Amino acid sequence: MKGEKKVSNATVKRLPKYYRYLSDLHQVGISRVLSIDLGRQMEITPSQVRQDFFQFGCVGLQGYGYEVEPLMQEIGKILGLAQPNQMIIIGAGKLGRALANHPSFEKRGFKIIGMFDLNPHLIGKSVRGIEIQSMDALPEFAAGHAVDIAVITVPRMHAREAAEKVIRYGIKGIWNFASVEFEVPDDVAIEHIHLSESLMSLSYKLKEKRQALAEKLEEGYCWTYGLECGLR
Amino acid sequence: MKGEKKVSNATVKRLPKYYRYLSDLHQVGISRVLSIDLGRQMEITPSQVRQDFFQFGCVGLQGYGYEVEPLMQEIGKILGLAQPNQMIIIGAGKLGRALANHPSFEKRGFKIIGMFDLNPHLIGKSVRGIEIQSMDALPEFAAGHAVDIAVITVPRMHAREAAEKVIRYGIKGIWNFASVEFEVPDDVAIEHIHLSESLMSLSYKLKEKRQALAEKLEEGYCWTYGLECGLR
DNA sequence: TAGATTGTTAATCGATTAACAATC
DNA sequence: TAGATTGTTAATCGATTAACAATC
Repeated sequence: MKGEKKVSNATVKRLPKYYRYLSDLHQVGISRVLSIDLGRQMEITPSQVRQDFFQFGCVGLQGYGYEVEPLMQEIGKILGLAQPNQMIIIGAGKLGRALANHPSFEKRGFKIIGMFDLNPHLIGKSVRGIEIQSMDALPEFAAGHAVDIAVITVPRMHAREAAEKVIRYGIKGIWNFASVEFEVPDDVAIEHIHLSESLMSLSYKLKEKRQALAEKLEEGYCWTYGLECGLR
Repeated sequence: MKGEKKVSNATVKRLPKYYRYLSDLHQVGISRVLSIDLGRQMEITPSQVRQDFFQFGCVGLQGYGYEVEPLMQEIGKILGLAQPNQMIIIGAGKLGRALANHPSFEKRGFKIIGMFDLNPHLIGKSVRGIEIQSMDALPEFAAGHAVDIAVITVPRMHAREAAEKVIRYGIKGIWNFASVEFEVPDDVAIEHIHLSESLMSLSYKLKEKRQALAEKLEEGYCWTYGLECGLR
């Protein structure tokens, strides 16, 4: 039995979002949800919701919808949230410290157990009870703790080196905030936060909205709008 | 002529990445690139690269590849990078200040022209020459400046209110770092950075890698590996 | 039971890949 | 010119939507 691995790529991409919405529902005490309502939130069709869940053997009740908690558990399990992940932060600058302070990671089972930096002014300080250590302390720390994920929040120019180090010390998950990309060995998982790409997408959307508006105006909606407002 | 709007959805999603790679090539002085090389970097087929560019009327030379700079210009134009975007940051906590310090935004034409916060301890301080102002100063500021994008880096609980404000003051672009989603009017563009979703994706990948490894071991690769290493 | 909503198959749609003629 | 790579159409593949029987 080769593990299931049946869930399609497109579905996997949606799972974190499902999980978030289900967790929101759970939090406010809603215990049942219909594919149509979940679909509305996710901005997809109810059909797609059912198709998605169908892939991992539905957890729904015909005529009744889905129980929020078991569904959430199931998705969590697929996402690997069943067992907690231990993280360290490489780079204790503003971004690194901001992430260390982020309350919602721990809630999802992502626990920060260490912070590291090159800057001697930062070493020895604490963030949320976690002491910032020298990068030199990293090998020993990695050997002594089960570190699942290294968060890379160092400046661009140091990112590659930082990544090489954490890989060398046997850490298999990298969450990269530096705007560089690097090749990693086949057994290492990496996820990039590309802020400038996100910003470019926003710029595109903004441009589209403006063009849509400009076209409307051209087509005389301006006049109609004046009319609607009682102008003439 | 209704504006072109021919570029497919899937292609648009790739444009920021193309732009980033092209800009990297440009920076190191490479002026020509082949679809096969660009494809390798993007992890897509050369066919897809050509198909993508075909959609906005190719800028390539048969037998020669693509000129980096004109191609970059063209994609930049589609993304709305041709004219600079002015941004303000709502929330001058660690994250807000980290973003204000980020050097690469300005390079792409995203300029931070103001920062706002509720916290009286922060008001009056400066980040990179930008003074942190009271939220009360926002309406006047928005009226007096052409603000394209508001970056929301306030805590979750204040995010909705912040968004409502910037929308009320006529800002049409929102870059949201708070882990809440909100409905916005039809003429407002919004882009979310969902850190915990990204983290869940990483968790999924990590789990997959581990499973793949475990399967290999089960299938006896362990033994083979020992053999390769000269063990017996 | 009757009503409702899921489970599941089939149909449609869009995106990716393949192929090759056009042309630099 | 010959060689190479794009432009562009056609074929394939995967993802989404529609539809309805199954069943709670």
